[in-house]
Amino acid sequence: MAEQQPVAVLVEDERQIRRFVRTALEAEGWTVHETDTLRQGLIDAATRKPDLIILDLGMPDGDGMEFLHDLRGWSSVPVIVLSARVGEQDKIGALDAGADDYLTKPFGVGELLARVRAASRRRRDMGAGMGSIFEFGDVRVDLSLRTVHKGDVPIHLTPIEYRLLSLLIANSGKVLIHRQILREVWGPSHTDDGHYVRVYMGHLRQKLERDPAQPKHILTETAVGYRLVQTARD
Amino acid sequence: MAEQQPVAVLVEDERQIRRFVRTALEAEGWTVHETDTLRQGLIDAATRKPDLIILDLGMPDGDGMEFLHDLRGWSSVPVIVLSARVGEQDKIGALDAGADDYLTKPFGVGELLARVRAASRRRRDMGAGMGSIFEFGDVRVDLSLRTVHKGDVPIHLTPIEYRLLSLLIANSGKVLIHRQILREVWGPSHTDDGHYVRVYMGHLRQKLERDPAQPKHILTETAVGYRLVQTARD
DNA sequence: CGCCGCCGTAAAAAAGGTGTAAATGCGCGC
DNA sequence: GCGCGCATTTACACCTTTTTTACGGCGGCG
Repeated sequence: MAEQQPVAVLVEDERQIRRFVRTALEAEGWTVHETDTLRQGLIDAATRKPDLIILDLGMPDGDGMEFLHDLRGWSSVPVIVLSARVGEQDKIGALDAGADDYLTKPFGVGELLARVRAASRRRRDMGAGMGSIFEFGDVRVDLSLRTVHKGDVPIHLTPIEYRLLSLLIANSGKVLIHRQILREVWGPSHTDDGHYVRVYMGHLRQKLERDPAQPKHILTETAVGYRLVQTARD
Repeated sequence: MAEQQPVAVLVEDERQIRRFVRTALEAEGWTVHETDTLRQGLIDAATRKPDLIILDLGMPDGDGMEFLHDLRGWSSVPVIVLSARVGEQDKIGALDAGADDYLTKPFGVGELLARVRAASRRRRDMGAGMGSIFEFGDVRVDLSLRTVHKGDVPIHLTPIEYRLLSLLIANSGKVLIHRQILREVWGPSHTDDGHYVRVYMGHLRQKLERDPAQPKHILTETAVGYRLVQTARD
C-alpha cells in the first residue's frame, strides 16, 4: 500500500527562504507548491487541498492577516506563519487571525520541521492502515495484529505456534531445514531436539489445515524439512 | 450547548510564574489547577479532564520529556511547553515528544494567551462531532469527556484503570506486550513489575465485561500480553 | 520378511503464566 | 486525625503452554 505524500502550500516572496523551506519539507516527504503572492496562495489553498500552509506575513502584495482571515472563512487547514517581526502584537494578531503557529526569522530547519510535525500530527487522527496480511487456503494471517483466521473464525495460536507459522510465512514456498527451524524458533541451544518440530507442525496442521491428515499447505519434505505452499495444488 | 468554563492544568515549580500564568488564564475565563510536581501533574491530567496543559520543562522532580511521552500514551489534550532553554534541540525534542507549542522564557502574557487561544481553537475545530467515542460490547468510552458507560450506567475508573483502557483502545485489535503496557502506563522504571498488569486487567474486566470470568473483549494472550477486540466473537 | 530411520499423534509430566481476593500503605479531603 | 479511595504488594489456586515420553504407521532395502 502506497503512503500518500502530504501536500504543503508555501506562500513566501523571498526566493532564498522558499528554497530553504522547500528543501527541508521535501526531505521529510512533502510535496510542496510554492507561490510568491497572497492572491495565488489563496487559490492554491483552495485547489491543492493542502495538509499544511506555510505563510510569510510580510508579503509585498497585501496583508497576510487578511489572507488568514479569508482562509479561515472556509478552511481549517493548519497554518504556520513565518515573519521577521518580533513584536508581541504581531504574534497575537496572527495567532488570533487563525494561525496555528508563529515563527520569527531567522529560524532553524530543525525547529521548523518539528513544528510542522506537531501541526500535522494533530491533523491525522485515524486512518491506521492495515498491516501486511498473508493468506493460504482459507487461512488469513494478519502479521501486524498477530491474528489468525480460518474462514472467519479466529484461531488461537500459542507463542511457539505463532513463531513457527511466522517463520514458514517468511520463507513461503521455500524448504526449511529442521536445524534452521529449531534455531529460529527455539534458539541455537536446541538445534538437536528434533521432536519439537514434529509436534508443533502437527499442532499447526490440526488448527489450520482442512484435513490435518492430508495437509495441503504445510508440507513435509521427508528427511529434509518443511515447506509452506500458498496455492493448494493437488 | 451550554458554554462550560474550560479547564487548564498548570505544571510549574516557580511560584511567581504560576501566579502570572494563572492570573492571565483566569482573566480569560479558564479554571486553573496548579501543580508543582510532574507526578501530580499526570494525575491531574487524568482526573481533571483538562482542555489544556501548560508544562514547564524544567521541573525539579523529573524529566518533562518523559511526562510528555507518558501523557501522549493515553491523551491528546493540547500541551503548551514553557522553558528557559532556547536551544533548538530542546524545542525539537519537546515538540516531537508530543507538545503542541513551545514558548521560551521570558514571554509576554499576550503571546501566551494568543497561543492558548490558537491551541484551544484547533481542539474545537477537530473535537466537534469527531469520533472520539469508542465502543465495544455494551461499553461506550468518550475519550474527550473521559467518561465510560456500560449500557447507560456510568462507570467510574481510577486514573490507572483509565490509562490502561486508553492504551488498549489506542491499540485496538493489536496485542500489547506486557513490557509495553508497563512502560506506557507505569513508566520505564517499572517494566518488570508484571503483577500490576494482571491486577488492573482484572479490575477492567470486573467493571466492563458482561462475565468477568469469560471475557469477550479484554483478552489475554498467554505468555505474550493482552488484546482488546471490539467485535465479540466466541 | 524384518529391520530401521523417519514421521505423526496422543497424552503424560513439568514449567511457567494467570486470575482473584485480600492485606498493606499512602495521600488527600473533610 | 480519621476515613476513604487508590496504588501496591502478597499469596495461592488454577489454567495454558511447553516439554517429555510413548506408541504406531509408512516406506526403503538387504
